[in-house]
Amino acid sequence: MHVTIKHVAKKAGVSPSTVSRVIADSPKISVATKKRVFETMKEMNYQPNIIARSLANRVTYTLGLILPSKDEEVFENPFFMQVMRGLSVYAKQKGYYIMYNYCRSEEEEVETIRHYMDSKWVDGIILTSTRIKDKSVDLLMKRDQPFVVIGRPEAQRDKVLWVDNDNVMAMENIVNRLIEQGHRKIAYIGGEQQFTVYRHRLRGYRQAIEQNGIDWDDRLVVEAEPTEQKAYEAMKQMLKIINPDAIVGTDDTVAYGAYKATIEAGVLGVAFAGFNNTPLSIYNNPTISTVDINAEKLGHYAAQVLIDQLEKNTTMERNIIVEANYIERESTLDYVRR
Amino acid sequence: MHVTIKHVAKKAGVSPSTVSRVIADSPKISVATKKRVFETMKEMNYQPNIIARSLANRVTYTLGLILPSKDEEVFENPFFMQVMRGLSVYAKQKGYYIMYNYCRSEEEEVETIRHYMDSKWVDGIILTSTRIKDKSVDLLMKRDQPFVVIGRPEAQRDKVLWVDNDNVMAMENIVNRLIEQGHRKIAYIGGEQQFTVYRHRLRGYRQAIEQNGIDWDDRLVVEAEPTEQKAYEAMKQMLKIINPDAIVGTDDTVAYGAYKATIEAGVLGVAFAGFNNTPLSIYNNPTISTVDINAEKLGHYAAQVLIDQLEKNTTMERNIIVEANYIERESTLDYVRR
DNA sequence: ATGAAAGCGCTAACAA
DNA sequence: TTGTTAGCGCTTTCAT
Repeated sequence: MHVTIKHVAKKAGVSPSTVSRVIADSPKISVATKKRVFETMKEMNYQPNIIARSLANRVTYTLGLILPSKDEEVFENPFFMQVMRGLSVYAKQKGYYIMYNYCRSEEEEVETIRHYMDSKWVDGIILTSTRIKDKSVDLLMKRDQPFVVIGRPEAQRDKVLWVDNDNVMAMENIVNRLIEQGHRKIAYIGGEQQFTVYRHRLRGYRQAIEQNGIDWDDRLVVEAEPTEQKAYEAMKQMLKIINPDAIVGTDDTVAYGAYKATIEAGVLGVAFAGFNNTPLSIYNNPTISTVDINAEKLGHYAAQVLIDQLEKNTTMERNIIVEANYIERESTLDYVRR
Repeated sequence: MHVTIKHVAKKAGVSPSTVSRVIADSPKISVATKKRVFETMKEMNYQPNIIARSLANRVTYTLGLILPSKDEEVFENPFFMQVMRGLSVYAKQKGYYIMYNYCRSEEEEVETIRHYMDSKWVDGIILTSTRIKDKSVDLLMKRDQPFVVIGRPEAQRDKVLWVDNDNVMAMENIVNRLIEQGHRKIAYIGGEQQFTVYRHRLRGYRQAIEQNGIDWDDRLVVEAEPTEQKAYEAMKQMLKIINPDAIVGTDDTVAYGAYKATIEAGVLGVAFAGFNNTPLSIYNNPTISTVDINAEKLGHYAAQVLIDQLEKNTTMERNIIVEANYIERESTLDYVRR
């Protein structure tokens, strides 16, 4: 039979509530009994039943992680894996568990969240991507559910917990650097602006262009689904009307896809840079300049911010900006243009 | 206040137990009351509290997923992500949840498993890799905990639930094909044999070599940590004593690492093939021939086999072999050797 | 076919 | 400092 708090109590010659207090390390228990109870717990190899504790506490020590289910994004990009590890390591250290769910659409996302909340399964929820007008965020806000966003919600930003890079600045830095290197016709290939992350990166691009007094050229800007294939096609179109001398993409695969189109078109020496420091960027020939967004840290801090809130640790910050590092490799250095 | 079974009962004019029976779809409830209760449930937007149900049932509808925490493996290789999605999709459909945990070592793995069992958090456990002498497997067996292995335990194979590829045959096929293509000095670069998967792949290599009447040559076989770097170093060593005309690696990065060493050494025209159909294999130049092990299916079936056992659905099989497909690309076709 | 009541294992308010 | 007792929300005998 499974050993419960009652068995321990009986054997230690105390009441169940005393045992419970010992577990909670209540300060009102004498050191003597504490010691005795602990010993019997060891002897009997007692482990608290988390489910029972959760029911009594109305707390589960479990966080729900919402993952998007786009093949390319999730599989080719280590981003999510890194985030998951960051979350896991911190959560474990704090005694929390993480459940994950893939959601194919915004509807499924909302449904999953609703289910988590109604069934009282999780104490808090982690969102790994966010749109400008995000139904999940709205729902969570309305129901007053603790949650954290990896990325940055556009609306009610001050009321929401979030952890993000400074994507505006990250992109601005790349473009500034490219300009410094002599480029003037820099193509931007990015995801759709409904996603905050892409909106920010485009903003960074725009700011760099403007700050450097370069004329804005719509023909150099493409917003599409951020996959290699789409980027490739987009660049093919672009080349019919204008030849860029550099490319920035919101992911390594995107940058590379676009670059491939320039090669095929015989437009040589185009510099290109991406985001996410994917394996592609290391293994590709030329190696790809890219921004490491420190996904594992994003996960780590997301867990931290959320757990702090759950435990009413109000001293902690509600938002964290994780640094992003631009890694220059061959694709923007001389190698590629000789 | 949160709506419970009691509220529904009162509003529907029945007892809590009746509501409970309606939820469980008990056959001894009249159709009329069933309908009425269902309606009130909708009206009140009632959702069962999973924790309470779990406590009463002594069942959590949750599976624990154990992940290794080696950087290279977990991040550069979409294997785990794909497995996770396969698991998630099937589990969700069956009403199960999945918790995941990264474990840095076999000890941490054992500790995590023990914790899951003792605290009664999960109904079943999923292992994503397995050694020849696996402490986790031993523990789970001893405690009679339901679990499934992705991969194949060496010991007590008939008593354990597992889902795996036929790694012997997969490797045998590659090597046979390379031999058919005229290669005779085929280097094998693989992980250590303490992991079942690598033991099997080496066996497949050996069988193909022997079947084709090729003399066994120890100098062509390397077992090391399966990373690009180690493979690169290993090949550098090998080239001092023998030049292979083809390379098989137990992962794309491994095959590529070894190949890189041949290029640097000026040994040209070496064919190479890997495993896992990673992004690297598609983006690399040349593209890499590789085995797609259908990781998402592995996950899917693992969940299925485990849940079947949990629900005592004894009609289902206890082990499943998922097909592995060899994808020939440039690295073993003429392109690379011209 | 339905209800009353006990219990899953733990916590916490109230007493002592 | 410790014990008693009444829940947490749901399931499940045992009656009726």
